Amino acid sequence: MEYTVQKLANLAGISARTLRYYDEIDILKPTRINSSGYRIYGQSEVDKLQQILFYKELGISLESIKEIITASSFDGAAALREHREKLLAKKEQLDLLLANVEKTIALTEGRTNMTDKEKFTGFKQKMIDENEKKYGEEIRQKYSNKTIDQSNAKVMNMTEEDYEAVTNLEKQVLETLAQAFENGDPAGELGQKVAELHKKWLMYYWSEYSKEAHAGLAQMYVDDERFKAYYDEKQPGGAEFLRDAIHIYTGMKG
Amino acid sequence: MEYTVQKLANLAGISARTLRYYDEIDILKPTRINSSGYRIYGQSEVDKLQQILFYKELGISLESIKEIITASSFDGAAALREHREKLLAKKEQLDLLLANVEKTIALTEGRTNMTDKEKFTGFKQKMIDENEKKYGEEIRQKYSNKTIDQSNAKVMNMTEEDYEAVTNLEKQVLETLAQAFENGDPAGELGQKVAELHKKWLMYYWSEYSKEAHAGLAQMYVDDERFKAYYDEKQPGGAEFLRDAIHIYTGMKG
DNA sequence: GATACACCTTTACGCAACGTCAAAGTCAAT
DNA sequence: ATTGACTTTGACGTTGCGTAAAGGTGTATC
Repeated sequence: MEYTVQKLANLAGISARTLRYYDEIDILKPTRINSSGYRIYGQSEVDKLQQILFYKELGISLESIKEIITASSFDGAAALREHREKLLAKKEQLDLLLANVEKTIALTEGRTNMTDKEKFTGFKQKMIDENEKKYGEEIRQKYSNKTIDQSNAKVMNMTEEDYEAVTNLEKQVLETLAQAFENGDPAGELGQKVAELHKKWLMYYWSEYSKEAHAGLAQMYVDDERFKAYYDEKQPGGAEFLRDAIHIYTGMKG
Repeated sequence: MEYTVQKLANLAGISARTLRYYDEIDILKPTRINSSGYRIYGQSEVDKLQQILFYKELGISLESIKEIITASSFDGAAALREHREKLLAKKEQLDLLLANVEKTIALTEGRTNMTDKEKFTGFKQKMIDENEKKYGEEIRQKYSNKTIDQSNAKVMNMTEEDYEAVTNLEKQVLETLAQAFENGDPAGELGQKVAELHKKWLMYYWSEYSKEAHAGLAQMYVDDERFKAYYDEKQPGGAEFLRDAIHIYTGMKG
C-alpha cells in the first residue's frame, strides 16, 4: 500500500498540511519522493503515524514524541510518568478554575434572581471570596492563617441582622470619618468616635480583640495602597487620619 | 496614585510587556501619556486591571474579556455559563487522557516488570485497548455497542490457554490463507479450511455466532483499509480471497 | 556637567501546531 | 485540449505574551 499525502491524511483522519508539517519538522518523512516531487508513504510510515497520533492523543508535544519514537533507547515509561504528573497538575488547576467559575456564576445569578435570604447568603460568600481574592495572600502572610479563617467563619455565621448591622456600621464609620476629618483632630470627640465605631465594626469579623492588632490593622490601612484608596476616596488623607485616631484610641503605635 | 508600567506591573504581579500588550489590543489603556511618552495609569485602571486578571484566571480569552468589560450590556453570566461548559468538556477530555496515560504506563511497566501471569492479563487489556483505539469508533457504529462490549468481556475472561490457542489460531489462519491463495480457489478444500479456522478464531471473541455476521465481517475486511492491509500484507488480494472463502463457507453475501 | 544606572519608548522576531490562501506543476478523464 | 482534482513550496495568521535591539528620559553621584 502506497499513499500520497491526502490518502494517508484521510486514512488517519488528519489534514494533508499536518503531514507536510510532520515532514518539515522531521517527525515523519515519506518513504520516497516520486518523479513529480510527490510524497509517497508506505506501510511503515502508516504504523509510525499511528504511534505518533497515539502519543499526541495523550497530549504529548511533538517535540517529545520525536524523542520517544526516534531514540529507541529513550525511556518511554519515564516520559509517560512525567507527562502524567503534568496532566495531574493541569487537572488540579482546572478543577480550581471550575470551582471559581461556578462560584462566580452563583454570585452573579444570586444578584439577579435570588430571594432576599438567598441573596444574603450569597453575599456573605462573596464578601469572603472578594476578600480572599484581593488581599488573601498578603494578609495571610502578615497575619496568621488561623486569624483569616476565623474571620471567614465568623462571616459565614452572621445572621441577616448581623449583616445589616455590619453594613450600617461600615457606612457610619465612613460618614463619621468624613465629619471628624473636617474637624481636623484625631484625638477629638468625633475622631475617637470613629475609632470606636471601627472597633465595633471589626468585632463582627474578629473572634478576639486586642489593641495591638487593632493598631496594626490601622497602620496597614495606610501602608496598603488598596485599603488606603478605600479610606482616601472621599478625602485624601482619610486613611492616615483614621490610623491616628485608632492609635490614640488604643494607646498604641502599630 | 499614579503608576508607570513597571509600578503597575509589580502591583498586579504581571510584566510590563503584558501591560503594553493590553494597551496595544485596546483592552486597558493608560489614563494619559506624559510629556515623555510614558504611560501613566490611575486608580480606575488599577480596578479595571483587577477585573481583567480575574477573568483571565478563569481561563477566558482576552478577546472575550474585552467584550465582557467594555460592553456593559453584555451578559456576563451567560458568558460564564458558556465558559463553564467549555471547562467541563476540557475536564472530561483531560480525565480521559489521564486514564489512557495511566493505562499505557501500566502496560509498558507490565511488559518489563510483570510476572508471566500478570503479563498475560496486561496483554489482554492491551488487546482490547488497541482494538478500541484502532477500530473502536467505526466498528461501534457498524455493529452494536453490545456486540463489542461482549467481545471485550469475553477477552477478559480468557484463560492463559485460551490466549495461546487464539494466538495460534491467528497464525494458522494467515498460514493457511497463504497456501489457499496459492491454490487459487476460495471454494476449494484449503479455502474452506481457512474459513473454518477463521470461524474458530472468531469464537474466542464472539459470544454468539451467526453466518450473517461472519459474512459481514469478511466484507469489512475488504472495505476497511486497515483490515485489508493486515490480510493483504503477505499477498495482495488476500483480504478479497478470505472474504470470498467465508462467503462460500457461510453461503452468504455480506 | 559628565557619567552611570534604572527606567521608559517602539519595532520586531520567536514560540506550537498547524489553517489558510496563493501560484504553479501533475494526473486522469473527457 | 480542457477540466477538475490532486500535488508542490512559500508565506502569512493565529494567542499571549517573552525577549532582544536601538534609542530616549530621570535621577543620583562624582
